[in-house]
Parts: sequence; C-alpha cells; structure tokens
Amino acid sequence: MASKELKVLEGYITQNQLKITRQRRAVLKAFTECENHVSAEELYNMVSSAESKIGLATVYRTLALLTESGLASELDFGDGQKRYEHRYMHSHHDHMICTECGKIIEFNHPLIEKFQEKVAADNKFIITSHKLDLLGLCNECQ
Amino acid sequence: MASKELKVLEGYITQNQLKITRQRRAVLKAFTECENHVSAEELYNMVSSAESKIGLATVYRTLALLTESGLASELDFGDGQKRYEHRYMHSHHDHMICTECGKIIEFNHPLIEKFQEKVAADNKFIITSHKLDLLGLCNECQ
DNA sequence: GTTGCTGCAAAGTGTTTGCACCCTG
DNA sequence: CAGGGTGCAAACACTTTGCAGCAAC
Repeated sequence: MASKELKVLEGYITQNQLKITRQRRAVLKAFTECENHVSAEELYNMVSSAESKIGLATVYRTLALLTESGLASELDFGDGQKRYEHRYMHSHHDHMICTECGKIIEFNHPLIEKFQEKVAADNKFIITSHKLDLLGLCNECQ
Repeated sequence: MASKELKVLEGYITQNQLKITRQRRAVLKAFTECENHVSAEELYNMVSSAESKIGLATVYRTLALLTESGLASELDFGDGQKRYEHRYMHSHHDHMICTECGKIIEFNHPLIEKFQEKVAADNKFIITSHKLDLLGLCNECQ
C-alpha cells in the first residue's frame, strides 16, 4: 500500500486524539488499491475479504474519516448513493459518465474553470468547490 | 395559473390514456406558482393548503408525471433529496449554490458549453445532458 | 485503565410500491 | 362501468446512531 496515504491518515488521527485500528488500516488499504468512484458497499465487500468481521457501519465511519482527513472526496452522481474518490495526489477533474455502461471518464479543461471563475466573479460569488458532470454515451456505447 | 402548462400536461395525459384529476391539477398549479428548485416535501406542503387530503405519494407520482411530460426537470444538489425545476419555457442553465444560506443563482455561459462539447468530442463522447454546480458563498454571506 | 472504536441492530431519511376503494372518461 | 388514480401504510435503499463490549494508547 502507498505508505504516504497511511502517513496522512496517521497524522490526522494523532492530531485529533483518535486511534489507529486494524479496521481503519484495512479500509484505507482497500481504498488505496481500488479503482476510483467506489461506493461504501463496494468498499465493504472488498474489505470483507481481509477483515471478514468488519461492519458496514465501520466502513461508513472510516470513509467519513478519510474525507475529513483529505484523502477522499465524496461524489454524488445522482444515483442515490455516495461514491468516493482519491483526493490525495489526484488533482481536481470533472466527469463524463456513460449512461449506458456506467464508464466514467475524468477530464479537466482549464478554460472551463477559468470561465466558471469569471461567471462567479460577475455575480460576486466565491467558489469553494464545483462539480461538472457530462452525461451521455461513451465511444463504445454509441 | 399559466394555462400553457396545463395544456402541455393535458396533451401528455390524453396521449397516454391517463386521466386528469383534481389532485394533478392542484400539484401542477402549485408547481407553476412556486419558486424553482422545490423538493417534493415543500411542494406537498404547498399543495396541502388547497388539497388537504392529498398524499405525499401522489405528489411524488405527479412530479414523475411532470418530468415525463417535459414540464419539470429533476435536480440533485447532493443534499440527499431531489428537487424539481420548471423546464417548459425555461431554457438550460447551471447553478451557483450558496452553502451558507442556500440561495441558488442560475447562470449560463455559452463558452463553457462550447468547451464541454470540445472535451466530449476529443473523447468521442456524446453528451445528452450535463450539469454544472458551483458551490460557495453568495455576496450576502461572505 | 481511559477513552475512543467496533459490530450489531435499530432508527432515520427520502422515495417507491401494494392494495382496496374512488373517480374520470 | 372499466381502468387508471388516490390515500394510506408498509416496503425500500442508503446511511447514521445507540449501545455494550473491546482494544489502542
């Protein structure tokens, strides 16, 4: 497992009088090894193979911890469940989501960001975060 | 009430062997009169004053009907509940959402749309819809 | 040995569905 | 008067929380 993530988590944990546990290590390990955009349930299934007695609630609680510590970001693609992606050493990007096969293509376009800033400034609005999802068909599903 | 919306709904209803009911009229009336971005529960409260015996389920079912007939669009701002906005005679736009007071500013920027199309084309992706939400602070909450 | 963490089950939240009765067309 | 619509309550899916025992520091 990438030990840098573990360091980040340990730093956050020790700074907040929290504890490092076997389960938290296991969830973090699975999270760093899995593909992006996992749901809590998917991660729970992955972790279960290593930590068979882990509870789903612990996975939810650890995902909240990862989000607070800056390792994960919550995503909501509008399908009724939250998904999580790697934030540490994974710069900002937006998503194209294929409505046919579910494939997600990440992209980033500096000019789009720039015009977002402009529109916000025109409205005296300060952007703290944004999300742009393009829904449609990927090249394989057309 | 804007009778054009009623015409659209009636057209959809008669084309699909459905029926016009007192409740559906009441929900449509409240929907046309209310501000944009209502949740089902908010609309239910509004309708209840006119149709006190209406059930929340009917509001949900009617909102689905409005969505299918093209009068409403479903929105998801990631707060765990769906919201609905007017689609008929209300062109596409994106949203700036104040995380402090909840205010929503609608905007549209042709160049952002244009670059979205470009990014999609570069990835051989066909956009069917998109959504862009900017989260942050409005001028009154800074 | 404190104090936070875990697993479990129960509670919550927003939405959908099954059903007997009602009403529109 | 047939077939869809309604209200109600129960079911749902996902997530959070209360609690007694457990484990990390």
